[in-house]
Amino acid sequence: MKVSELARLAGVTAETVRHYTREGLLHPERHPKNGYQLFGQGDLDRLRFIQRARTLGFGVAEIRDILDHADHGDSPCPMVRDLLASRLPQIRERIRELQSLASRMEQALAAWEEMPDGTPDGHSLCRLIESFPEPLTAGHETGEETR
Amino acid sequence: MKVSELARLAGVTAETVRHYTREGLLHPERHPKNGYQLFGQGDLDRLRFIQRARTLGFGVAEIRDILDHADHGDSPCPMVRDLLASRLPQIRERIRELQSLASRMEQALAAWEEMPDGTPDGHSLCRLIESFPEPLTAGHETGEETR
DNA sequence: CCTTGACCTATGGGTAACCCAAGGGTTTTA
DNA sequence: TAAAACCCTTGGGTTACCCATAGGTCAAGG
Repeated sequence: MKVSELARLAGVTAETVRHYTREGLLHPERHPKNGYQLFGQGDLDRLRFIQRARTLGFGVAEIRDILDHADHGDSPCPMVRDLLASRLPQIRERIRELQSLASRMEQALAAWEEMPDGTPDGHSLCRLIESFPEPLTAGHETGEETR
Repeated sequence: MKVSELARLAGVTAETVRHYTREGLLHPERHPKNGYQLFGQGDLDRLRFIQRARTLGFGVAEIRDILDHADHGDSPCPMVRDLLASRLPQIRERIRELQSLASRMEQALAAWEEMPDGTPDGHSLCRLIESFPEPLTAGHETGEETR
């Protein structure tokens, strides 16, 4: 089958399939005449495996390693378990950060009620934000990323 | 003051200060002789404002808009409130996703105990991942269950 | 005066996982 | 046979920075 058909069967876009191919997760044959990528049933299984791994939080490069191991006849399971185990605490940390963010946002919205909008006067930009505790400008920062 | 001093006072890197300047959040003067960026006390306040806004989940482009409004004498507070209110549900959704991810990871690690590693045999890549429910392909159904 | 080291500048490339547009070839279908 | 539909590759965009490079500037000491 061709790119679009594989994509449709797996519920992703053709671009995603091409992306995985470029990244070495899929190894389609090439039609010798027109250069089209040709996938088989095994590739559909493989793509579904990739999808499951993605929902488990694995990155594309990690999945490539997992698949490479499997392709060489090695069980990737120990690797999978280690990756899972090392990532879980990070996920939990991220959840805590987001919960803290959400509660700060709620606080801000609640504080809104009892605060005038306050046109900026050169000293105040937005009291709503300025009234917030400083982000703790300690010595170092942690990796940031929001959304 | 110069870039590094401002950065140190706010607890960020000099690169971050330059980044905000490039993005139009800070407007330093330039030393006419050597082209160095020169910041004042107001810029430190501004940078701290930016930091607080970032911890509230605002993006750099949004903060630029907020600051631009304030610079024009308009109170950015209504904008801030709207942004906050519209983003909060997204954060909550993200938290739910991550919690779901974490529990899938825990399930996977727990299931590990009662599962052999299973060297791949051409049908199985890693039972640990394969035994997971499909990601619920959003959209239309695709003929599946190809076992 | 001159060198050293710390600091400054601008430019360009990298990150993660794709999405999208452009330009051009191929296959399918009416 | 011609249009519609699909394929290819290349390159640029997304977020909020970080880092490397090459070269200009400044303060201090010998």
